Amino acid sequence: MKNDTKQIIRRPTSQREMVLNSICQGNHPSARDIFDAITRKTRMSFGTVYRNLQILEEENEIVAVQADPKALRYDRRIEPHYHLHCRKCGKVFDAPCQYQADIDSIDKKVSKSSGFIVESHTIVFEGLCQKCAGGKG
Amino acid sequence: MKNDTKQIIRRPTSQREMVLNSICQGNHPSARDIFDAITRKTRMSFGTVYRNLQILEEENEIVAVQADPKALRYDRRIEPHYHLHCRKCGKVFDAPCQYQADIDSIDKKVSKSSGFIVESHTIVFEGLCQKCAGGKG
DNA sequence: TCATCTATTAAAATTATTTTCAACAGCAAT
DNA sequence: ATTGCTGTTGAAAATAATTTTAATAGATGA
Repeated sequence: MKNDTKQIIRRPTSQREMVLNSICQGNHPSARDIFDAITRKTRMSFGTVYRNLQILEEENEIVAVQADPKALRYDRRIEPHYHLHCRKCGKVFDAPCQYQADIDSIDKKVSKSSGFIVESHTIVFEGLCQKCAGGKG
Repeated sequence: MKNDTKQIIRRPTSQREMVLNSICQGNHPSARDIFDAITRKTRMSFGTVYRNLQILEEENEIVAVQADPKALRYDRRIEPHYHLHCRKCGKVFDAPCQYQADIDSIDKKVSKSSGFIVESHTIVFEGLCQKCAGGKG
């Protein structure tokens, strides 16, 4: 078959930059969080937010994090790391990663014993963040 | 404050049983999968499917699995175990669990170094299932 | 049977996300 | 500055998952 891969040349836009900045500033924001933060300052449509999130993900500038059942969250840290999700306030945090090595080897073990080709994995720790644990939990 | 916890006495219903059966038979089905499977045989409304999924979860008969960004999946296996998500066909599989012990200890480590109270964790391995890897990936 | 609950249904309402499309903006070559 | 090309935006519509609501059906017990 023919190579109909039409190379799209992407233009940098101020909107995309705003989305990226918003992710840097926020704490694992959802698309709506990003939209809200930006439209507090200026005008932008939802479609633009989502479209630029996809583009930034494709370009490996950000990653989508599935740690909140309500909505995808976005993270500027693209190197592998894990997340903490507070069941009370719903916030998402980065997990410390000293133990990364403990887990990395597992991909291979799983591949071997399952026949599934493991390319990556995600871990979400559920519980209570420091603030929420402060009360009576 | 007053204890206004009104104990609701739940009645077993044929609809709930059908939902549970459907989960047993399916492969980590979504609410829609369950709805489709059931309504192929008989009549049931979406609300009933979702409501009974919540109830079954409360009663620890099933767990919701967040392994597919599109929709929650449901699993009859309630003991801790991990999942494989195929990025091509989207199916979700149980991971073999011989290495469970490797990981369990991590909850404590994370708690200690993050101040977050870890109650549980989920792991999703991303990649290609055996069938999808068969082709050219 | 009557009164009281709980469950179901169908439909509407919400919420998240994606897609559509006409108008517009950036840029290279006139 | 103007033209033509092409990617981007904004607004709105379209999808999709999930929740809620009002009316009704079923079960249970006095």
